[in-house]
Amino acid sequence: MSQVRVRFAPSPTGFLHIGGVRTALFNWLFARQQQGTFILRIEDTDQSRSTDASIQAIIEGMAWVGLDWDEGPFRQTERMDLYRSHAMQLFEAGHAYWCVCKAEELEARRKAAEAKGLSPRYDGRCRNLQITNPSEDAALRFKAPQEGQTVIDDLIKGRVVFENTIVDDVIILRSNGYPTYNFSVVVDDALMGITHVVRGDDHLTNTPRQVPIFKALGFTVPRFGHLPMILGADKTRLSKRHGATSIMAYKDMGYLPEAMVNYLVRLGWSHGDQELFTRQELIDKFSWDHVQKSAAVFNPDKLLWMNAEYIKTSPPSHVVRALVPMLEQAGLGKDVETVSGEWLAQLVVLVKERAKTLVDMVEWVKPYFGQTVTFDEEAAKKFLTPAVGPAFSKLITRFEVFPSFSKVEWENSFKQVVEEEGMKMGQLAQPVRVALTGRTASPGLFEVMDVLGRDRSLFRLRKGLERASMG
RNA sequence: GGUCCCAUCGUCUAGCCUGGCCUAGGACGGAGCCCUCUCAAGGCUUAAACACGGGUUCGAAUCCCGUUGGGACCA
Repeated sequence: MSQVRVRFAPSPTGFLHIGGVRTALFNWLFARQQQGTFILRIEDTDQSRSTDASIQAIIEGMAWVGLDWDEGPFRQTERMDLYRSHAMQLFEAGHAYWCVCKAEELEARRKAAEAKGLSPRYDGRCRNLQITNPSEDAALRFKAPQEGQTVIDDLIKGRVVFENTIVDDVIILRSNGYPTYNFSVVVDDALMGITHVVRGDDHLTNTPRQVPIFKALGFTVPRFGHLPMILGADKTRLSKRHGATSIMAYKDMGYLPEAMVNYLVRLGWSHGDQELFTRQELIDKFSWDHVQKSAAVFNPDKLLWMNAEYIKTSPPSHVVRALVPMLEQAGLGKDVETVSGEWLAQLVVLVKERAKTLVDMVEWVKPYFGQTVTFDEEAAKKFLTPAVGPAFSKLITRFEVFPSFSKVEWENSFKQVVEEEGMKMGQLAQPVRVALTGRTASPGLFEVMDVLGRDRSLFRLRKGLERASMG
């Protein structure tokens, strides 16, 4: 009967970062599993720091990792009337009062309290003044209950109890008429019918301030779930200092969104010993009681490993789709146009277990475009020497007999030449490798020739021989 | 300062609720070996942790209390 409704509510003050994506992910997973509704809400109340570019970045990031929302994006700045009317509703019902204390006074009193070792809370000075028509710069405060407890049965942390005496009367409407964070979230979550508020655990201690507001407004209080933070290697909150924290930076670094999603979900959630999950498995198996309570350190090495796993196991055509834009960026756009999708897929298969990222893959794949290949000078100098000339020309003669490439036949011929010349495999393989790819490291020679094709392989071998005879 | 949260290998974690199967399992990373035409990939082996102190119990990583350490919020 009670349909699950969850939301992701980022503030648009920069790019969409990894921690945000993970929060969104847990919400999305839960919504999809419960066949509920996932809502995107932009918390742009802080206008000085919010930008449209950031909103675009959020949308772009969500799209990249494949998190689609069912409602929204809503913007708080479009909902100001709602906050004001609900604030006034509280005032009229006696749940809120005008406070005329000046910011400087509050600051001074806070400092004084701190000096005396007391907690720096609002002293309730205006609480019973019954101000009805306030001056211009009055703020509206919520009259928080001063007795009893607020108990939160958190989805992740379990039962958390707060004494109401510790929460002071928070401002809900600033003197400039803008709602405060603690108030606007409540109004939005209530009005949007959010059933489960799942957010970072930096909001845990805000919850006892928010729960009484739900109640005073006459709304049912949602369930809460507070996700632990993501830390950098030095165990401090993840920030620019730790390298890339923008989700889109990982796209640029050649990560597959599926790998990113898998890694991020596993960071804090587990299902026994399983590491790799399809998206459907994630949806089916996700559960709050296997979400870790403690903060987790972001481990780029493991993410890299996971990305390599996805590169190896994803359908080649899928990898091609992600790879092509990167090839274009690398200036290979023209070359990509002249080849078929099938051939690109073959190319991906050729290098997929060597590339940990798509950026790696671009490098691995470069030698296979174009008729000729650029030699790595050091490699050519070392392996394309006059000494290999005889074996080289013999090999070419043998290959030329074949009308097309055949792995078995070519490999047999190759071994024959090696034997006849009294060489070791490696003595011929490395020069051939350099001739074909320009480098000393490559996939297996005959896989390389397969991708290159008969004619291009022969062409490059002749070029290699030329170079070898030059010495 | 007050309130709240957290605590298993370097890291992510399983186990904890419902004590014994835990001489603590898996994964990343590390080390070693194997495979091998190079580089990878793969296979095998290996080092590495229950923060500390009390209690409860025949028995505690698991339950209780405390300490310490980290973190969040009040800003």
